[in-house]
Amino acid sequence: MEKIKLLIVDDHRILVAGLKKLFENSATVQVTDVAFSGKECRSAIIKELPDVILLDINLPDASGIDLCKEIKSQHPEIKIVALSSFNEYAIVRRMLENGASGYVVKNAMPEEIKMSVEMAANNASFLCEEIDLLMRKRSKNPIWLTPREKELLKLIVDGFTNHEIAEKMFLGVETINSYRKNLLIKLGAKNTAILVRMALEEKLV
Amino acid sequence: MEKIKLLIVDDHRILVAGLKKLFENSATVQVTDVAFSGKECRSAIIKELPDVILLDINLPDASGIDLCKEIKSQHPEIKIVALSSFNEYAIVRRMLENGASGYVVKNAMPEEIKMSVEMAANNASFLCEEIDLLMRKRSKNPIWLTPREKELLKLIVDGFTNHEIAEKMFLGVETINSYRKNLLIKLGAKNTAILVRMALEEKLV
DNA sequence: TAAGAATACCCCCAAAAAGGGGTTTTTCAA
DNA sequence: TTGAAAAACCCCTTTTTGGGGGTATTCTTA
Repeated sequence: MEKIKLLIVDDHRILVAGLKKLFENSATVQVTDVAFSGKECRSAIIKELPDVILLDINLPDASGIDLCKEIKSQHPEIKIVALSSFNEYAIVRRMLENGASGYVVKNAMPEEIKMSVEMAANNASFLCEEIDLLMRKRSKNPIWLTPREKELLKLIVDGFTNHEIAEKMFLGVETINSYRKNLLIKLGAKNTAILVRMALEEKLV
Repeated sequence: MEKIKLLIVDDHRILVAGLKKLFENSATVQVTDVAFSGKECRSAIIKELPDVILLDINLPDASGIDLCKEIKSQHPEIKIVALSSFNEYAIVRRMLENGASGYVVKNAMPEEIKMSVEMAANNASFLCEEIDLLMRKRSKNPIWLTPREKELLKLIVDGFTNHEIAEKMFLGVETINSYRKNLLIKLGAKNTAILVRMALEEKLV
């Protein structure tokens, strides 16, 4: 049986070196090429069609999420394992929606990374422990907002300021302030932009 | 032939009075009821099923956009004409998506309002001139962002602050600031929340 | 070659949001 | 009936954003 042809795509040279080392003596996987950017990744695919790609999500010249979609649409037979330092639900979900076979955080155990590549090559999907946990937790505990919080979120998404919202809801501005800060914590959002994105993407409104 | 049964829903009493007056001597339309809130609107529908509803988008207790969807799902046979002071593309689009038959701005010509009700009753759709123009313009000139602006918008949607974006793009914070303000003007967005919503809804990123 | 975009930069300042602490009242279910 | 959760409110501070002005290159295209 032939070895799995693996293409590594990541702009962190050190990490790439570590990954190459990891597969150096592998009986099943062979690193055929590495790429440090989206552009290089595309060339590498043309040069030699890999079975699996370990794809970083944060490339200097492209979003891994988009790149994944692009690759899968052109070469559905290539399996993609996302490699990322983020453990954000929305990002994982979008990667999987775009056809990724696996998702591994960069500080995962080496065994997990090996495993993910082999599972992907065998048409299985794999999430590293941390991500697996995250996804399970989320699917068991879908975000639950109180009616008042939903109301507020909707108005935020509609672009109203705290002041305007306070008027609309017949509440004090300070109250809106508290609710808003609470929403950020509850949804794990850093700011309004993420809040709006989550509200729309997860149809909370 | 029976007259078209019209329900007027708007919290501005004066405007409602004006609308009632407008249809007073109409041979084809009869105002069967008026409502000043979403709640009253629901009751009015139950009391007497109208053929057409002239529905204000900004009600004190409900969003006209949601109310429209709600009414259409419960009574698909009722035609809804949106009445609004906004001439925002996104709002119009969402109203139409939610089943509205027409969209008239409040300062439209009386003839246009009459027309919209009659057209709606006859299963046709109607947009007042101003809105019609807006929609045509938009469909001919889809929003065009420069590569740099797209890049920035993407990072805003990803929740980065100006400071973080400046670092990522190797630019000064003031530059990002200018770009950002430009984006708001270009897209006609009031703030980050609307910006993010437009970016996602219109797939600008 | 001159006008027009696009790109990148700068200032001041006000408004809004975010981060951190709280308190009180109401509501609802165990 | 007593807690816990939800709802409403308050203060202080810093950071971020938005609103208003600009300027200087480069690049493109009429």
